[in-house]
Amino acid sequence: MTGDLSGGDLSRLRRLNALAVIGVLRGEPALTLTEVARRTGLSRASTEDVVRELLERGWMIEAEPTAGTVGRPARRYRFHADAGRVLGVDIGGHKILALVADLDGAVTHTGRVAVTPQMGRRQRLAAVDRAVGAVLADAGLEAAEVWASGVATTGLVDATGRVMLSEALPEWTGVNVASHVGRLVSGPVLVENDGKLAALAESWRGVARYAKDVVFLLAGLRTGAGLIIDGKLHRGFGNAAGEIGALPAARWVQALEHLRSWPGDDPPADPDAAVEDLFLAARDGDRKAGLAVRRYVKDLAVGASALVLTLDPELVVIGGGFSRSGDLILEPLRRELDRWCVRTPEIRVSGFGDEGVALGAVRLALDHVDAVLHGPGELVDPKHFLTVERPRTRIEP
Amino acid sequence: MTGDLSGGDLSRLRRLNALAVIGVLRGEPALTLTEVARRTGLSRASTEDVVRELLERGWMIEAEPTAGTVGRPARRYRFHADAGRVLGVDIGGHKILALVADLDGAVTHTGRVAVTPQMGRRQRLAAVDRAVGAVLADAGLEAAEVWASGVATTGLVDATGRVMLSEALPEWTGVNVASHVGRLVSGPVLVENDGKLAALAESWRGVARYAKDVVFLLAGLRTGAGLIIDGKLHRGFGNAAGEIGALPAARWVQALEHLRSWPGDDPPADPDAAVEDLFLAARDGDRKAGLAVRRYVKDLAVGASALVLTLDPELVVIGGGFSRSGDLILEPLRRELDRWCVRTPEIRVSGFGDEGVALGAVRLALDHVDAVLHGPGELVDPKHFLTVERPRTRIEP
DNA sequence: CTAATTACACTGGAGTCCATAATTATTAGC
DNA sequence: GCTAATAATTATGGACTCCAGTGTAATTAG
Repeated sequence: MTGDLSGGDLSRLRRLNALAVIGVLRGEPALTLTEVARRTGLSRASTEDVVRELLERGWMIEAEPTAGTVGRPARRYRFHADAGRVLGVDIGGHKILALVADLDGAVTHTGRVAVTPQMGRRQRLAAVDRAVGAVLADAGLEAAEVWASGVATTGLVDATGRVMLSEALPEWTGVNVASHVGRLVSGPVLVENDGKLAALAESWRGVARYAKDVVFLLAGLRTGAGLIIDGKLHRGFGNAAGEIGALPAARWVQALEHLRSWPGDDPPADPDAAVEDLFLAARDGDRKAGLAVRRYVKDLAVGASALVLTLDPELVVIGGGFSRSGDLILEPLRRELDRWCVRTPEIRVSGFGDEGVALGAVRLALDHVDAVLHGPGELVDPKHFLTVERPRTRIEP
Repeated sequence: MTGDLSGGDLSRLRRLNALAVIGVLRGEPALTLTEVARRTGLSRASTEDVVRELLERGWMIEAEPTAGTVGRPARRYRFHADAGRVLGVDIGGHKILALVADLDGAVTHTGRVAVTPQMGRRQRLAAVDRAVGAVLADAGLEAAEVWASGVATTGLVDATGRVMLSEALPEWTGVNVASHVGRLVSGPVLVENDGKLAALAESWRGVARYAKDVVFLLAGLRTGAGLIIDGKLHRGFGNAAGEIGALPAARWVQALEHLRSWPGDDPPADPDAAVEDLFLAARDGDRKAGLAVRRYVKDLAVGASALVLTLDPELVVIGGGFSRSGDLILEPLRRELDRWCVRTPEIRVSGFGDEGVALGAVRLALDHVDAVLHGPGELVDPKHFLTVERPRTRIEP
């Protein structure tokens, strides 16, 4: 029914309490023992015992005590976020963005390499190597010091980290992203669709922080979605959740057509710039551009309504390239959802710019760390993460 | 991140182990101490201690030892499923079905009262009273002995147990089902949409037992859906998940039109019987009937595809009144889903007949019992459930 | 009737948590 | 500077829970 059925030892209780202490300290600045005891509900004596063990294992460190308060100054402790690092990579059509973050998820270093949608897979993978290499060098990290890596890519991804199908980048289909990135760093490499990871980022530290059920719309030259259900990323049985765009009745393919007819009837050389122009013109009051945007939103809203009616989320987040013009999309989208939906959820625009996907990749890597930490067995030491063997992927040249 | 952050006492460990023992015994016939120890992972000594406590509290009872094996005969224990009873009620268009079940979910008594869709709310509520009264009398239960009740109804239900909107039964809109049933029994009354509860039943003990993500289609004179996500019933923020039928592009309204034109163009007196005839004729090879069924499935599949593409479930279950003709629907539905879906899930037909919804209502009541059992605080005694005050609903005549 | 088998019951030891009291370090006020 | 007040730390003892090991009880096989 609920939780795990297996019974427990006294050591299990200790481990539970140790994880409770870690959970309380994570993301916090530095807390006194008394404060930790209060927040965990443990007695001071037990808290002290647990904290001593966590200090010895290297999960916590002592911080400078703060002076100025009456009474004996308390020692302060904080989570040792620097005990390990994770990597998050966004492999996009226009850029490769690689982030290094500590165990609190604070991004410490950034590496960015520009690419184009036209590049072949060889070139794109080389750009990935450069971005990851640069950010690791910048952070002064050896490959073996990375505890886990999350990678975002367009298209459907299978369980082994291979791209099964990418419509946006045809040459990309079939690439085993996990094994490629796995040659650059140690630790497990977790690959996931970019829309899903952008959704994860919003629910982690974006505008969807407070919501348990979220529909994230990746609105750009490619339309996608990511779903947060009950606070967790929903992947689906075949990792294909949110692919409503495949249904013609959802009108997402038509939606983009309205934007492509700008400025004239000829296909423009650079579609991204053309759409950028279109949104700018619409904001300036150009009638034809405004009409195109409204038509786009009208079609986008059909698929979005299908997602919303299916899940009845608390919140819809607009992300992706067009989120820069989110103000133009927000109101018409709300009106259209009002037309179709039983209950129209709140709608917000992402504030992450083009870094949301990479942040989601960081979160994916941290999720793995947390899963090991909260997984079965004994409480692991930080050094455990340095000796984890690579997941079941094989390196293929 | 994961689980509850609050730390724990030694008593928490004991409680965890007690719940582990209960979890192992639940639904099992009768186990020896050694067997329980093996399954929980606890030592024999501790298991004995825990079992003694559970016996004293009344959560377990001793069963007859079985002879015939070599060695000292082991005492056998089983979960005391008779310690309490729950009620499950399905308020449908054509019947009121009330079930009494024990804590293992085994249905012990059944009460059924026929109604018609045309009945007013007064009559329908009176029928509910009769069905519930009959099944309680049959089971020899006082109203105060019911630990919890689950009630299924058509339409959208709000958090207080009121029907916000019922399209199938217009007169039903606005009825506070929870407070009405609450006058018949003690304990909390939990009201939920019938499609959602039918889905719950399938995932509990139906054809969807093994699947974590399930789309349940309530295919009948009304079309609805229930979603199981990550093994749990997904309700949505406003309890309106699965209402894809509201979207015209999903074509569920049109779908039913194809079935209504039978046998002629005149609207028949009894739509249910007419559709029954239609399916029978289709099975007998009537061309016009077969065409109508195919058209129905074709439209049904559009909305179903939206659900499937959104969630990427492992399984689709066909339930509702038409599931009796599931064999006629299964294959064409699979073909249509193949057309639209990225990955077509397995499709199965419900085997519950018209009792699935009521079973789901039983499960809803049991979920409440389990939630209290696994909830915060001390391990409760069975008698705790007899003194639970009614939830925040008020009785209104 | 005896040996083998299996379950039960008892004991002592270890680990964990908690409440309480004694000790220590700092600030505030005079 | 000295003392009181404040709040953290350290130390002590008790209670609870789990476990391993040992001896006892009840049954079957031969």
